Amino acid sequence: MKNLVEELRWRGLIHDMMPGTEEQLLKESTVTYIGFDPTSDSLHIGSLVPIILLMHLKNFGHKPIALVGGATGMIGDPSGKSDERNLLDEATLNHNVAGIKKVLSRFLDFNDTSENAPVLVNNYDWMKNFSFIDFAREVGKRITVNYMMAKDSVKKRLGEEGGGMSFTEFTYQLIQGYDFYHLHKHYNCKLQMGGSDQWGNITTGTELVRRMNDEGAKAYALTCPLITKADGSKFGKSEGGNVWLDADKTSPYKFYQFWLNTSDVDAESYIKIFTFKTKEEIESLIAAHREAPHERKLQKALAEALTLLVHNQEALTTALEASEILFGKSDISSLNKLSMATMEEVFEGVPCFEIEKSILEKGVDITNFLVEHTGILPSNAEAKRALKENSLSINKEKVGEGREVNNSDLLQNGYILVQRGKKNYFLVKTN
RNA sequence: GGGGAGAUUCCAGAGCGGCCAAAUGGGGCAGACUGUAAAUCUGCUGUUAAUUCUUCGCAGGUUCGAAUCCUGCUCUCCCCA
Repeated sequence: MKNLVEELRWRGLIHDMMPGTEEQLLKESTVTYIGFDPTSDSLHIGSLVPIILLMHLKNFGHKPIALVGGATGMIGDPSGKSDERNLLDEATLNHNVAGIKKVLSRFLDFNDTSENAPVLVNNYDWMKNFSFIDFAREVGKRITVNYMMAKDSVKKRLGEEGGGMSFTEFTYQLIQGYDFYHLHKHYNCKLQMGGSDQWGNITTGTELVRRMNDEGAKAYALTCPLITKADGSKFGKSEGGNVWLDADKTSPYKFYQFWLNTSDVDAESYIKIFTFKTKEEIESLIAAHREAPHERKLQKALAEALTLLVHNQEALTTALEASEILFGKSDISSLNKLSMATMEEVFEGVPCFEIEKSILEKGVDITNFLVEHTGILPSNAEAKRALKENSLSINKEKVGEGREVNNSDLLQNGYILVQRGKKNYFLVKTN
């Protein structure tokens, strides 16, 4: 077997692993699973690392299992959470599970028929008919409360002032641990991977596998570091929201922009983590970037690779075009050259507003235009503030208070392009 | 079952009868500088044309005047058993 661990190591994807994991992966094609929480009906870039891990596994000849936590999602993982979690209802959960399956299918071919074809499972399937009594007898008996309490996720919550933890959440690790046992039994799954916050849950699993099998079966754990940003802020959020792997939720343009805006420091580690480029390619990219950081070669390569991975060539082309128009040295005349079709394509995902033709014919004050007629800004106070800040542009031209908006602002294709600050674009068209 | 603490504007957290649309910090937004980076600096951050109106868990009350006092209600938390 090719050495997967070594590959993951230089990419910075290994946080911790159990002794013997590397040997196991070298010895034979190993069935490995990673779990996904159905807390939403799609996945955001926070789940990209596990997805990429599954892809690496497949590429290195191992068999990846993606587990969607229909059952565990009903309980709520306390890891990394300082508060008791709210329970999701069943309908929401089913909806979410379906959504996540759909997204995962884009990255892994679950219809593949090869020996190490990826598999998609839902732990609800084997947990739903498991009675509490049975669970308590078969699983609960194997693990002591002492063992469970020693986990960081539990200790943290018990030790905290004003915290507390419900029995439900306390049980979580056992349920997840049982998944591992189940997959071990039915798929010969020997390894679980996950984020470093999952270490405790995973080791409960390896422990269960060992204790629930007479002949002392062995199971392994490998975790990857949680993605961080150099400035300490949370990875994966862009202006106001998550960055989703779904074009409906985050347009390819925004997605591309998210990666393009990566800081220099982060870009060097992200390119290793998130792309499949070889070590040599990456090293030369990094060298080139250090040479001329302002060219942003790394960020561009990163954004390009990921837009291709998550979306497709077409989406990338549009994103590139849009970026060029919005951030290149465009002005009114270049905007005017755009056809309506290009405009619509480029601005897909940019908020779009409509305004009555007659209003523009008469002309309207900028404040009313922004607030009352289009809703670009939520209140007059906000609009006034923005105007005072000199942060608003119409068709790439800064505007101030008292400016009138009228027909002459319409571009040839019938749009008005409004900007708040450098990066926030809005389109207004007439109806 | 007993005892105690608390619910404040996006979050954390001051305020404890007028000077409170409410300190401070965080976050967010914008501006300058730049490379659509980082760091830094600056401004803004309920709403209104307005000394307008609506905000301090909910409902009442005291008062010229309440986030601040009283009564009831709801919810949260802690400790003891």
